[in-house]
Amino acid sequence: MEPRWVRRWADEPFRADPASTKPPFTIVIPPPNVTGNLHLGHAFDNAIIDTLIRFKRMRGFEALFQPGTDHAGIATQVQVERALAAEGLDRHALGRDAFLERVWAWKERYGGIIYEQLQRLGVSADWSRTRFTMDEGLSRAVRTQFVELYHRGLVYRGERIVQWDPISQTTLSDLEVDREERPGKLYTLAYELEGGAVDGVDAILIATVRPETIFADVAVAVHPEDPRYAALVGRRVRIPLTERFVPLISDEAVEREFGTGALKITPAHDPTDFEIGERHGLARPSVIDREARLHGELVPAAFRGMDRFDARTVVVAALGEAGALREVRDHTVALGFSQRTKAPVEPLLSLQWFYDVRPAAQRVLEALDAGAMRIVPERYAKVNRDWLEAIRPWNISRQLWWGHRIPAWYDEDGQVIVPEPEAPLRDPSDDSRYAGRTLTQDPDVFDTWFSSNLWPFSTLGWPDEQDPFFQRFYPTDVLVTGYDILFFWVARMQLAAYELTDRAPFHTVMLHGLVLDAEGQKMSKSRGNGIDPLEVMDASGADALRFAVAYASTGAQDVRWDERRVEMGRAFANKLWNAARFALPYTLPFIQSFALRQMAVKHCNSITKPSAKPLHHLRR
RNA sequence: AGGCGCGUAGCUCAGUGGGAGAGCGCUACAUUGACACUGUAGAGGUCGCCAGUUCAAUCCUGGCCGCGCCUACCA
Repeated sequence: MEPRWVRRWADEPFRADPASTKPPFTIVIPPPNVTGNLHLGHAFDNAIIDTLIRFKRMRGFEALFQPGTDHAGIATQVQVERALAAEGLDRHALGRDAFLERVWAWKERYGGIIYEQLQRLGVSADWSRTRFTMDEGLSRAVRTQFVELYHRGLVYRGERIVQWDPISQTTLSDLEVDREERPGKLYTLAYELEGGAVDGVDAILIATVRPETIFADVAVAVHPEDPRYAALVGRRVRIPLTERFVPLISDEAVEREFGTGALKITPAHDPTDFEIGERHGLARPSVIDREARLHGELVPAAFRGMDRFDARTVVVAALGEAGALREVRDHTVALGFSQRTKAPVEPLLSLQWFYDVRPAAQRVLEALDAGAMRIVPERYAKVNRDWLEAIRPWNISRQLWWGHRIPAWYDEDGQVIVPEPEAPLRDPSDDSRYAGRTLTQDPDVFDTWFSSNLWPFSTLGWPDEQDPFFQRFYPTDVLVTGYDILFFWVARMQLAAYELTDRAPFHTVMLHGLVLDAEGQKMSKSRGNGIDPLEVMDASGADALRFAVAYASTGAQDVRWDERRVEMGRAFANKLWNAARFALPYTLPFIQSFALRQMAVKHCNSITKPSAKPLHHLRR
């Protein structure tokens, strides 16, 4: 029964017509990862979206359910690299072009599967309009975004502390780093004062959780109003295990109550230290390399080349022998882990591309104040707002190969050249103005979310604002997704939409909860506790699954998976089926007579009206 | 450190300032024709705990206990 309709809706999709005189109603799919499989989260998104879309379509709207997939830069690349590793290869052995061929082949092989799986769900998307974030058109959108923002001065290249994943060998955005509290140690170290004791004090005691970074210290900082150290500010202290002296400075950022009230300043390996260093014009030497090993002239030869965690043990022992280790205490530290590889991230100083989203955030906040977007459930409006208020520049460059190559070139002198806003697609290497200069394109690619943030309008033709679909179906209406990607995706679409289209990308954001397993644990591949929606559908039918997720989605509450809800849906569908089968012989006259049919429809409408009204209001 | 959510029948969950609900499970009865069985009836709950507001609290306020999640540059 279902396969017949699945095939029909795939072969003859519900096409949306931009020339229609009906009012438009648009929802864009949260694009699944191109190499992914259908999981229950998708079933959630799509069942809810399709319900809204079909409802609106039946109410006389020109309804567009815009489907598509995401290239999912780091996720996909990590997957392909794992497959390569199984063959005893790595991407560097293959080279960039060959590696990308492999990824595209992977994409071709697995990329279509997700569409078939979504079609199995029976959703009425316009399958004639599928889009992929690496399509030519969408790549053009990404490139236009970058060029535009660069010339507005919002996107820039600079040396900052970034989150480095030593396994995937790339930087990450703050959002791609998961914080976890881990037991650690707080070490108290003695930094001897240069030139002997002052008032009987011969050393400054500092507290640190990362003693292996002392070789990159450039200062010791205390709070300006801390009486304990007031007399010593300006003096120099010796970094233990070295003959290097650094100044004692004062800075408001230092917490007097924490530890000893004195902080070692390592600008190249800590964001706070970086800022303090910047305020005081300090150098920022680095002693940890991209493999997360100690390196460089500043590191005593004995420790050079050691892994950061091994080095800690050894350095602590050496500090003890040198008499510089005064105290070791248990201390919980909030460590950052790469979301993808689970590796502890290393804060490193690095030259990267950043996008200053603060001006756009201001505009979104004003729009939220003005009621331009409704967040359902409402409590997430505050979460949305808080994040925008505290937003910081976004690191958008990734040292990956799979993704949109950054359209920036450098000449021999390191001069940055970005295409002109009038011709964002023209490579400077093809531009006669730069003839005679050797230009090299930036090897990096953009963060995946620097393309999916354009999704509500890039899928509709932007940057071609004359595209009939953009004209007709943008802004979209409702955005349906899980609350877990409110920041990653929803907020970034808000930012991009205001920055590039001067409008809210949708008027309503509807968030649903996450699907947990029967024990209340989050479903994940690593736990192996996932439920395969395809198996559910094979056993009980797509309607049963859709009923189950629709029935369970109340107020963005997490949903503990319960097979009984599917059984409920199956029983319900069965009853409808039986009732229809039973009623058919008796109702044939109604079906065949227009007047009687009208009467029946009228009755049905009066029954469904109360429940239809709130749904209807989704159109403002 | 801040913020948010949850705690209601054996299980999974809705819900509301005034009568405590659904599905499944359980019990009893009925049922060969629309049946992936279904229908009818029933048992089952100090609505986490304490205090307050109110004529009235499962719901509002405060506190406590338990569970979960999200943010965060106190080394």
